[in-house]
Amino acid sequence: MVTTSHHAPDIFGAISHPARRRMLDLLIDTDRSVNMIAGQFEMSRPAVSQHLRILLDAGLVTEQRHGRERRYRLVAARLAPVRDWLTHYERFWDHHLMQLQQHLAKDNRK
Amino acid sequence: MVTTSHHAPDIFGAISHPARRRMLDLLIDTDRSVNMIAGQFEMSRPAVSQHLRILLDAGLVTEQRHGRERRYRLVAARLAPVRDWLTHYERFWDHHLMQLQQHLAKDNRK
DNA sequence: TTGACTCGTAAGCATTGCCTTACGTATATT
DNA sequence: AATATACGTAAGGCAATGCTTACGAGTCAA
Repeated sequence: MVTTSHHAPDIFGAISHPARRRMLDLLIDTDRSVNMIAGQFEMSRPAVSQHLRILLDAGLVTEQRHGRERRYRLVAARLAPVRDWLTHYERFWDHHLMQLQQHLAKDNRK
Repeated sequence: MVTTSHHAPDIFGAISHPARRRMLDLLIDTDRSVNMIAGQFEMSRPAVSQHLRILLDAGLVTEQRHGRERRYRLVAARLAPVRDWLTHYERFWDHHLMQLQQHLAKDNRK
């Protein structure tokens, strides 16, 4: 079973805490159980659970139950609002993405 | 005189509040005084000042005094930590872009 | 110099955030 | 059936956040 949340998806709030960003980072490679994640942090396991709940509410992770474990999986697409917001600022510093944009625009013209 | 802050630069925390993101957005075009910014928000002017202070502490804006005004200027380069963090997730974007490209390619074939 | 304007800061207050420990529930193991 | 494991949730403490109103300092204009 896969559970997603129906709460207010405050993406920016969710990634504002360093621990939660690290948790997302951990999930880049692979799904992980709560204990696997909690092992990387100083805080108590319930605290980790609460952080994961916030990530779940933001839709940044999904939860799937395997026996008595719950494995969390990254939903990177949910970071799109952050990326999209940043694109407003691209022209100030970015040559990379400008080049990419031009590249894609050129591709579309083909 | 240009003032920058010497406090802990919590970029992610600074952009976690919608009002502060909107303030940054307003500064994309041009520098603005506090009143110009406050005019765009429901909250009191001191509240706006406090938000600007947080942006200043994060280094996301600078402040320069012109007569009795203080004009705030965007420092977009300070968003680099956000952009850099997002790059860890780039390969997921690429995957999406590839899907998009495939989707578009399919449309073109129709 | 008097008064208006721009703005930051202080103080107070309600709400939220983040942590802890204690406990409950579901699943697996013996 | 009894116990261990994995995990969420409740409750509570305490700091941080986010707002308000009141006030004060600096600047401009009459």
